[in-house]
Amino acid sequence: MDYKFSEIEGKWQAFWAKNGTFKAENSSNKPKYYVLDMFPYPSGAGLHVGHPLGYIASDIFARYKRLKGFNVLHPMGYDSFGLPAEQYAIQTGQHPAITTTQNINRYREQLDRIGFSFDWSREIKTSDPNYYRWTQWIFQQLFNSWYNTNSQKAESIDILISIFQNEGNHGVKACASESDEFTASQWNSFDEATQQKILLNYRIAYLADSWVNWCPALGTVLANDEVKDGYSERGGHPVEQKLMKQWSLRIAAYADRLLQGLDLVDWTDPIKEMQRNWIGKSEGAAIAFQLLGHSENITVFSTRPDTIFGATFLVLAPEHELVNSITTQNYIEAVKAYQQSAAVKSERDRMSDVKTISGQFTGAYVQHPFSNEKIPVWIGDYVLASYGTGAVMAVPAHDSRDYAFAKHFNLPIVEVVAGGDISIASYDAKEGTMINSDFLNGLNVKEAIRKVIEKLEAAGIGKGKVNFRLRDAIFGRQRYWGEPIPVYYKNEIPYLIASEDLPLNLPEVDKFLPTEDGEPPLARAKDWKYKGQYNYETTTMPGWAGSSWYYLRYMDSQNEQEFANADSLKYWNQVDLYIGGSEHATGHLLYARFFCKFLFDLGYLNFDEPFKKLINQGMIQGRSNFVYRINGTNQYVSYDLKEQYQTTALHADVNCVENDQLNISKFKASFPEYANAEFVLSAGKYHCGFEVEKMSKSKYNVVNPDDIISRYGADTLRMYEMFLGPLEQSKPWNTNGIEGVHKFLRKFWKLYHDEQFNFSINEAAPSKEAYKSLHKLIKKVQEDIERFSFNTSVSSFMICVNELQDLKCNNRAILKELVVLLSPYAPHIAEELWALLGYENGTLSTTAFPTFDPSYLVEDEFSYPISINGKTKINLAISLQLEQQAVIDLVLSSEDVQKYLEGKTPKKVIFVKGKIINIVL
RNA sequence: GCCUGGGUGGUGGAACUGGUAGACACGCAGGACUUAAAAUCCUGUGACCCUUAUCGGUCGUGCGGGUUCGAUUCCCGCCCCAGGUACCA
Repeated sequence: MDYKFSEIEGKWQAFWAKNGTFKAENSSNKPKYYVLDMFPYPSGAGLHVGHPLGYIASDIFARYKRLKGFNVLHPMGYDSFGLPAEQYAIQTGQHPAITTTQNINRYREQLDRIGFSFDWSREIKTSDPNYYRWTQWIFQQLFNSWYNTNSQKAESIDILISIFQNEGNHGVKACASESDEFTASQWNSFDEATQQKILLNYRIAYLADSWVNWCPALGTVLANDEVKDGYSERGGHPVEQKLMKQWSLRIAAYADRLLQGLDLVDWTDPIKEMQRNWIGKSEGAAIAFQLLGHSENITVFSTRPDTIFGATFLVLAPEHELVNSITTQNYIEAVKAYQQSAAVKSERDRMSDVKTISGQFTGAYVQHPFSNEKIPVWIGDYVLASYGTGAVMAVPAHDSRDYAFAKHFNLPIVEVVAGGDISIASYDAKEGTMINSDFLNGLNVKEAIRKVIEKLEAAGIGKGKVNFRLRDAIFGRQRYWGEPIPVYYKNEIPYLIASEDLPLNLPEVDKFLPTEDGEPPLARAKDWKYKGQYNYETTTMPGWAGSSWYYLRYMDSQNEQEFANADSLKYWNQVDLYIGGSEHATGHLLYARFFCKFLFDLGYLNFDEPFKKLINQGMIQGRSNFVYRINGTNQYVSYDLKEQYQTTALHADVNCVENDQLNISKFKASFPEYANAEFVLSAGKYHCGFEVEKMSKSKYNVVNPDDIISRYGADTLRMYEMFLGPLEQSKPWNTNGIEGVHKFLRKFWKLYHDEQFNFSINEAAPSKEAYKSLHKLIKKVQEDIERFSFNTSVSSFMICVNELQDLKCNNRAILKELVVLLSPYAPHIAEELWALLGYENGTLSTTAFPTFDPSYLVEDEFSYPISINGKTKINLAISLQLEQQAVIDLVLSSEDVQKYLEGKTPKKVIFVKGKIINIVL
């Protein structure tokens, strides 16, 4: 029979499903191994060719580990809450649960066609109430906990309450919001509401004011993703920054542990580095500057307290809480105007734009704590409210941003660390001798930092402080399609619903839009009240809530009593190998580590790092196309003419575009809001712009794997995706070269067949060459899999098959092992040949991986490249038995080499055995 | 802007620890088989120069420097691209 991949693949996929071949047991004599993929968000566009890249790699690894004798847990599920489904619901009125189910079914079909060895009995969906009741349960634990900085862990809020009852909060060391001090008797005399308000300052899940992208026209908060250049992507309305009370999680309490934990996990350095930088630990001092004419002072955080005598002005974030109260009469209007201009900028814009320097004097002054000089207070949008204290002491001589600000506004620059030339630029290095600095003069930077902190602490106006860039995580979203937060309000105080009332199901609503007064969609739910009388919280959890602990649920996914049974948690323990995109480096991976540490603190887990080893697959990038909307209109201008207008670039679906030319009727049909679009064409055509960026539904550049499977089969797709290049490298999708991989599988098939495609295998002993070829491959494939270099394995398979073909080898002893070697990569063809070879169906998955025998590879000669001055000239085959001097003598006396020597005597001869000989003239 | 990664033939990539740059494929060109096509197989294929051809030479891993007998690999300074930048997932 010819290689009929579609028959073979369907047959074995059905076999695996029917026989539960890959079902993992929660106990076994074999050692355990947990291989996890980052589960997908089931988008409406279906699985795209980028998703399987990591899944194929992890599947190869999982299958390899089974062959190596492990009990492998390899599950899959869906991260099924999220914005796209909600946006689709807003556009069509279709309930997101319906579209999500459709999408999941489609994903499942697509995944099944690729032949993964998932244990589907453990499948989870984060939007399933049976799953999210436990996400809600975890939220309740967060609400019921506080972070004790003495014990460095989360503890029950009941412990805190009893401390308050007995001692007040004087001795409590906690990661908490600001709280006034109170005694035990005061606490006991507080009414319920006061007590609850105080506790909210300590809870790990707490309410706080946070800045959000507010779009007045849409009456809703927008994701950064939905804001383009200060306008909403939907509709093009202006967006501003607004404070809003929202649920937050005190992840910052874990900053130090999240940092330290990185030393204990086997992740790549770049990912660890990104997390370290994200957490951003910095040591310095908090310094209070007394406001002149006010009772308050302004606290700044500085990593360079040594430069305090160079502080010539303070800069506050425009939204700093003191700005309005300290601004003097003359400056009120200017400050207001500046605040408004800052409010329309996103934080990212403010950070990236270093060229435009802007700011405004407030009219207020503070007193320098040591020199007593009058220092002006400015506001400037390069200072962010969310970092440190939202205020900096500006030391223009030794900080480049302060320097630029001072130059621009003509503020004094005082050099306090010798070593630079401040007439040209600031001198930011932490090296040099202090000058112009009173009691710090003559000290070096390090000594000065120590000394100034000592003085500040003695004077009670400052203290040494460790600051983290990591901020608490906002946990509320003004959205419908997310986990309801299991909280109700009584007298405006939040309370948890009883845990026996979980799950708190998402209520039905008439529309998936905010209410007319800008309340989140859940506020539309009719008669939705706890115990029939209390209002529920109407925000929902963010997309990352469910994904922060899903790896635990797989261990015991059907459990209705607990999020997972303790024995299962103990047995499967950490994820041994986690594969996913590096775009999750600081989001998902940090949140999941946070949840893990929290559950560990509460005693539910006996490990506090979720993912032992992490491999980041690169992205299969998409090639996106763009249309250019003229701002404030529904008109779109061709790429080549866009400079003549003020435009916003919007993604056009690549399925509406061919050769970068827009198919206008397809485009109009792609979205209701494009139905009446008008176009400014160039020579009758609409040219789209393009960019290589990640493949995602939101970028409308998705390519599906289905047609590739129909044409070439899943085994070809699997091998081709691996063949594309190193797993961790990003690359744009293209199908050049898929033919070669497919041809390889056909050749592989032919090794087991005669010219007429009859299965034909030879029982005789193989040749030495055939053994050599096989064992070269065994060594290579094993090494490659262990270091996740799957692309090089594919090449090695090709080389081996080419060699065996040349040798006309069809010996069972070789070909049996070859099937096993290939099976993790191309499991369907391998199963079929395994069956043809006469072995029992399904046993391939758990047979033993071939053992490498080095004796087949021993060489007695090596063809040495001979270099003259580092440039390779010729090759000489020389016995590997010979030692350095004998080889050199042989080489120098060789006629071919003599030609290059031109009678000269070499200055030096470099000899590296088995590698190279270099003659230096 | 900041953090992280990447840049090698026409294309995807290989070179694992500083040791023959371009393995393995795709594409292209030529050939075999075929009435023809598909499929399959064979040969060639980094650029430039010399040569009738061989033989041979020079250059070449984003750009500019450096270390080294030897650099795609290490160091310094740039350029470009991608991911993240706290409400996309």
